Amino acid sequence: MLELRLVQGSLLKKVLEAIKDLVTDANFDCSATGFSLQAMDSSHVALVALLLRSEGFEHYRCDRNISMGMNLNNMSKMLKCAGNDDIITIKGDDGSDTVTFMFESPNQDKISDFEMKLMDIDSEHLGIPEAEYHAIVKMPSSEFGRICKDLSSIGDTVVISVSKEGVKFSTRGDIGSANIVCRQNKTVDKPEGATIIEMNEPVSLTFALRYLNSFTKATTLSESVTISLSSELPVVVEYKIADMGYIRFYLAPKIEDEEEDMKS
Amino acid sequence: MLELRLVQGSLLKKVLEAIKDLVTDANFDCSATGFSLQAMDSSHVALVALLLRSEGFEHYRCDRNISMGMNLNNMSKMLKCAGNDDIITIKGDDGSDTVTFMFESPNQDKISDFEMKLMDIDSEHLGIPEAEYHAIVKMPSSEFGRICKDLSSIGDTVVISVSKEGVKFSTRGDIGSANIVCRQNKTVDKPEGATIIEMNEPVSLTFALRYLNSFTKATTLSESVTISLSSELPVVVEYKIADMGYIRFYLAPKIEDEEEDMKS
DNA sequence: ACAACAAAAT
DNA sequence: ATTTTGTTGT
Repeated sequence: MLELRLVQGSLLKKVLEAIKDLVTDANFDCSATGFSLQAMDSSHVALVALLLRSEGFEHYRCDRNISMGMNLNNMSKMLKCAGNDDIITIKGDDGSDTVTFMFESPNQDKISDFEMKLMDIDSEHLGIPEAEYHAIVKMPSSEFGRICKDLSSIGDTVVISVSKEGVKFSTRGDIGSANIVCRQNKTVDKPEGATIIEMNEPVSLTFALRYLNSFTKATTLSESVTISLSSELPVVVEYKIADMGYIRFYLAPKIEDEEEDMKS
Repeated sequence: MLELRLVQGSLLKKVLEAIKDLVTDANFDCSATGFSLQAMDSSHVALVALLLRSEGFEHYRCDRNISMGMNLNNMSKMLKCAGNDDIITIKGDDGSDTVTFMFESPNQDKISDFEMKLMDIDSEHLGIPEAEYHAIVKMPSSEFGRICKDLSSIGDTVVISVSKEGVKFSTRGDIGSANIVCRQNKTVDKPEGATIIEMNEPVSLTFALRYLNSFTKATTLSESVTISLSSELPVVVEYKIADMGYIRFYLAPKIEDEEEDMKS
């Protein structure tokens, strides 16, 4: 028996908008801790980890750990039928091969329930090691989104370099090249608008912009994004979900060999 | 000689937007009563009935009853050339095979006239019998539109059931099933936002969502919609046009045979 | 002002 | 069927 009542239903709608383009099918894992998901993207290059802690739900009942395989496109279709101000309740019965999404309009005049078939999904639940990062950049999520979008009109990959100067995003393509430098800036009025760089060691890594642009679909979930970088390690792009948890995206850096360096 | 001057020209523009996807050609009938139209959709499944009463026009001259066959797509193209605040005058001469639409901008700075060829259309003018309905639901037109749109992302048909509880819209498709229940609700501030259910007898009928979604193109014409249901009778979906008349859409229910019932 | 959605044109 | 344009909501 599973019953998770989320007052701010728009959060779940946004979460699905953020990941459904990256991952087609995934297992949602439900435990006393919360409602979580971990999945590779279809080309097995990027990894998404979602956590919605039980404390963030108005009502959270999960009698036993359960893993529910869902087609995220279909789930997203159903959640699109919820109003942005609706309360969403996720319901599951033990042994059932369906999940029910219930939507309640704010004034309780309209109650909808959508039943979706579950699917069996082989999930290789990867343990993600906690790592020390050479540099952690926190910046407005909208700014990061804009940079990824802008650079992808010039090139396919971005070099993210963190130094004392700030964080630099560089790309190069047929029509030219571009560098965007963001300096640390704590002096903004609201803390969410700040750009904060914690650097233990300079780091410079190359990533495919295609994936970063997918990650920025989560921009609506949080005003700020945290980018954690270490050489040889996947970058972590994290969007905090207010009072509930996070979405984290992991992406391995491209290893540029000498030849490619020389071409560029 | 025909001369109909409509101050709120946007009404006519909206009317055409509402019906031109359903009906390609139709006869507009003009009499002392008003300007009206009755036509089947191209697949002869749905019926549209429009009435704009003569009293709603600023000036209404119609010397003798006349029926003018128009291609609604072409008529719509011409009306798109009228500004939303323009005054529209429809002019016809006896024996002429054209109709003229005249548009006057609010400040009289711009006067346009568009002449359109008429066409001969066989019209089987059906008598629509007045019927007693088992249930009449009045609800915000936007909400009805949203429900039809949402459900059509799940299934092709909707079962509309009225009971004391309220009105329920249900569908079923490959990815799952859905039920949306709207309760009666007279306690909203503005009367147009209310959901009012008059029920003599419970009723449950199945309709093709495709047509209902066409009907909801009329949502812009009225804040509320009235849905009249009786078993075995076509549903009537009516949008009142302020001070002038209405658009009514008729759609026969699907008769679910045993076989289909068993499949679902 | 931007992005998502729906309508129209090719 | 696909691309472009206009409209709506955030």
